[in-house]
Amino acid sequence: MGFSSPPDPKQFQTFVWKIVSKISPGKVTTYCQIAGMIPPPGNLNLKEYDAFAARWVGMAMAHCPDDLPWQRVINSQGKISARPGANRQRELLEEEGILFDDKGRINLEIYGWDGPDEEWCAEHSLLKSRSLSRQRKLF
DNA sequence: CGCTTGACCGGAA
DNA sequence: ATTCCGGCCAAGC
Repeated sequence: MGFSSPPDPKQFQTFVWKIVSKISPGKVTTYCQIAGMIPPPGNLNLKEYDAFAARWVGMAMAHCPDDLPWQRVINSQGKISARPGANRQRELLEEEGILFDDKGRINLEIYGWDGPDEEWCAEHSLLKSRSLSRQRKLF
């Protein structure tokens, strides 16, 4: 049961980067949360989309321009994902005043980003927020 | 072309 | 609490 027609990677990447550019200083968001703001392509149902969208966000972040606050994207466990430059990512977040617990986790209740305002979302054809059907319950 | 690897997630064990 | 595993995509080599 694959995807009869995967989303246009370029368009998806553009959505991801646009959202990342709006993340507030001192806050973080997750791959999941970003995926939930992007409307699933019409040929995919929600379940199909949710199963892979977070990974697509990760792939888009691999090519993220340096002038965006890429360090503010972490995984759904509240941790920095294994990736080249992970140490630098933690440094940047600590410089923004974000605290990590002894297991390297960020408390999303405190530092989680609320997303862009609704007006901006509407202008850019994005959803304010949607919990993925596979979203993990945190804390 | 065919393989291999991967900035993920959630459920099962 | 932790580790393991299926998902079966997309990019890179």
